[in-house]
Formats: sequence, structure tokens, C-alpha cells
Amino acid sequence: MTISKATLKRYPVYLKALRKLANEGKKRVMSSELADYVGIKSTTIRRDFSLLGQLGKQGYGYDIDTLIDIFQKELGDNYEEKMVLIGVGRLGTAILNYNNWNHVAGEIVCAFDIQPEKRNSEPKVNVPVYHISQMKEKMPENVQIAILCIPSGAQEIVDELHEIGVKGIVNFTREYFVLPEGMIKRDVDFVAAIQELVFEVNSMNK
Amino acid sequence: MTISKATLKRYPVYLKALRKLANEGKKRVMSSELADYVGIKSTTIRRDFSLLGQLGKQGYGYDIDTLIDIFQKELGDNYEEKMVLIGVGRLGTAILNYNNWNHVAGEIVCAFDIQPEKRNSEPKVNVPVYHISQMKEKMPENVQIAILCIPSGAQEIVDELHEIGVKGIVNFTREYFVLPEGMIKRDVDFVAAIQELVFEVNSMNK
DNA sequence: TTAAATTTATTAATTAATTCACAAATACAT
DNA sequence: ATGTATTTGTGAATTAATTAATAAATTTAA
Repeated sequence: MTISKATLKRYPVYLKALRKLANEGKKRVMSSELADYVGIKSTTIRRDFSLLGQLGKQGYGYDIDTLIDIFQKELGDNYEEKMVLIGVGRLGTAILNYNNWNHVAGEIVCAFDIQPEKRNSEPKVNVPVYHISQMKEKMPENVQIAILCIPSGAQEIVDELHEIGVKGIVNFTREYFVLPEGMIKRDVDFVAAIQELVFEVNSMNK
Repeated sequence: MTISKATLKRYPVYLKALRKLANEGKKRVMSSELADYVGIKSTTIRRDFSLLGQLGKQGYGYDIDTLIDIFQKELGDNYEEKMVLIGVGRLGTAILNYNNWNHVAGEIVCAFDIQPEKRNSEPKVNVPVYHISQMKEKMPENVQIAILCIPSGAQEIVDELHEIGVKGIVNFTREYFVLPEGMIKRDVDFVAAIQELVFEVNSMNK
């Protein structure tokens, strides 16, 4: 059985909300309550949850800790996914540090850059940085995901990652590139987010 | 006539691709060509374009510069939208600088932080930073969009932004908050992006 | 222990988004 | 000029996603 794209996008939202609730000391939650919380209809939530099994109990609701466990397992959210970062500029460094605050989506195990010596000497860079020409040799075992934070030249790097066997790309670049067959990506493009928002805000005014 | 959410999300993708093509010196493009380029079906592209008017010519295709002009205008993509940044940490600073490289979605005119003196003294911070308690007094005229980059306390700030009249939020926080009536937001959550990717990559393997 | 009140899980209905199919318009070769 | 090859724009058809409706399971109160 295959889970729809739309649902897949909501799972991390649920996980985030459930963590918050758990933090507040709550032990159980009903779909209607969670609905108010995340702004998604309760029936959509129940449908989404049901795709992962019979997670709730009629007349009771859902046990929050159980849900968190399940989502963590499903979303690989337990330090297990090993990732690499490519491009240790300001944004890359911000991500490295963000990762450190909050190990909730695996771990960045090393990075690649065109100036490895310089990057390695920066106090805020907390993983080894290798030269980008050594991606193949230095790539750790079982890395499936690369985070792309370079200002240009994405295509070449993506093709090489594909050869090396990396499966998924978290793409922070704004460059266009062709995604090789069999790879998947997620764009994280805040400029696009702003543009959508500008469009929508200005439509509101009309 | 109202443009669907799904279409709205694609406009920035088109703009990005069109800019790239223009950069390569291309003058015209057909929907089928663009389709290969961005990985969206040509018929979806034509439908999306048609919502903004009759932009193409039968038997010819689309004039790239014309398209870019139209998208830029529609997406507010001409330095006009004034925005503020809230939270000048590592990520906030990365965004400020990114914004400088690439003025493609309006302009960040000032920022707010709990340590304005410290932030103002940092060389990489290129806009005035005011104390967050002065949001109301220091907020420039006609700011509709705020970029939220704080580690915690989002709810309070969002509520205040709402009072001040800010309409849209680009949300980089991972905190849950209730969006006041009449506001809109876009989440930029790379941790969620990674989680989705982990889920999908691991489903691929099964 | 029993009945009323909840709340999930799931089938059916509805709504939203995408794709097909083709008429209308234009370009281009001869 | 004329005819053929393209390519858009758009109703119609299809597919995907959401929401409604409700049966089944559980809790809770008396």
C-alpha cells in the first residue's frame, strides 16, 4: 500500500505537534483536539493515522507517546539516518549547528566543501570537512541523504552523488538541475516561500 | 477567479526555470520543453499559465522574457515587498546575507532581536536591528511580511505582529503556534523535509 | 452491570487537481 | 500564397485528496 504525497507531507507536522503536547505533559489526544492544534481537519488526521495501522482506540483517542514512537520509527527519527552536508557556507554552518541543537532527523556525519582547511578551522563547524573532489573516497558507508547548500554547480555534484549511491537530496540551492533517475529530492526554498506569500498577501488585498 | 494552492506553489518553480533559460540566452520556450526541465506535465504548465492570461502563441510557444516579466509582477518579485526579520541568530544572519546576494523576493528592511546591540555590531548584519520589545514603534510602514527565525516564543510574537498589521509569516521556527485569523504563513522546515525524505528513501528500499 | 456518551476506522460522497483530447491559431517550408 | 506541422488554450474526463456519514469499539457514570 502506498501513502499519498499529501499525507506524507503531513506526518512531520503531526510529529512536531505531538512532541509539543508530550512536552506539556499530556498523555492522550483526540483527533479533534489535534485538529484544532495543527489546522488540519480531524477526519483527515484519522485517515492519515489509519494508514500506519490502527493507532487509536474508539471512545478514547490516541496515546501520545505511542504515536510519537510510531512516527519516529516511520520518519527515521531516531538519530539513525546518516547524512552529509555539501557546501559549508553561512547557511551550511547554520544547518550544522541547528542539527546539533536538535537531533531529530538523523545526523550529519561529515561535510564537503571547496575550502576544507578553512572550514575545518572554524569553531562552529563541528564535523570533519573534506574537499569536494574527494566525495567518492570520503563518503561514509550507508549515507542515503545529502544536504545541498552550494551557491552553484549543483548538477555536477548531484550526478556524482547519484553515482556514489546517495538516494535523496535536501536541496537548498536555487539552481535548476536534472534529478537522475531513481533519486528523490525535497526543495527547501525560502525565496519561493516568500514569493508565494507575497502573491497571496497581495491577492488578499484585492 | 481564484488560483488554486497547487498552482500557486508552482509559479516560483517556473520563474526559477525561466530565469535559468534566459540566462542561457534562450528567447522562447514551449510548454513541453519546460515540462522536461521542471518535471511538471506540459498540460499542467499550460493550464497554470493560462490562469494569468493568454501568455503564449499557438504554433510558437512562450516568449521567455515576457513570461519572466509577468511572473515577477505577479509574485511581487521586483524589490518592492518590504519585509522584516525576527531573530538574528546564525540562521537569520544567513538569510540576511542570502537576501543580499540575490534580491529576488523583495527586501528585508530591518530586524528585531533580544540582543540588538550585539547584532548591530556584527559585520555580517547589514540592516538595523531593534529590540524585540520595540516592534510596534520601529516597524516600518507597509510591512506585510515577517520572517520568523527565533528559537522559541513564537506565539507571543506572532500575536503582536498580527496586532501591528503584518499579514504573512515565513516561518523558520519548529515551534507550534496558533495562526491568528486573517494571517497566512509558509513553513520553511528543513527538518520536516529531511523527515519526509527519510521516509520515502526507506520506502524505496522495501 | 448496563446504558449513554465518546471517538476511532472505514465506506461512500464530494471536492480539488491533473491529464486528455482536440479546436483554434500561428509559424514555416515550399 | 498555400498547405503542413506545431503548439497553445480549454472543455471534458480522469485521478487524487478531502470530507461526510456511520458502524464498531471503548469509556464512563449511575
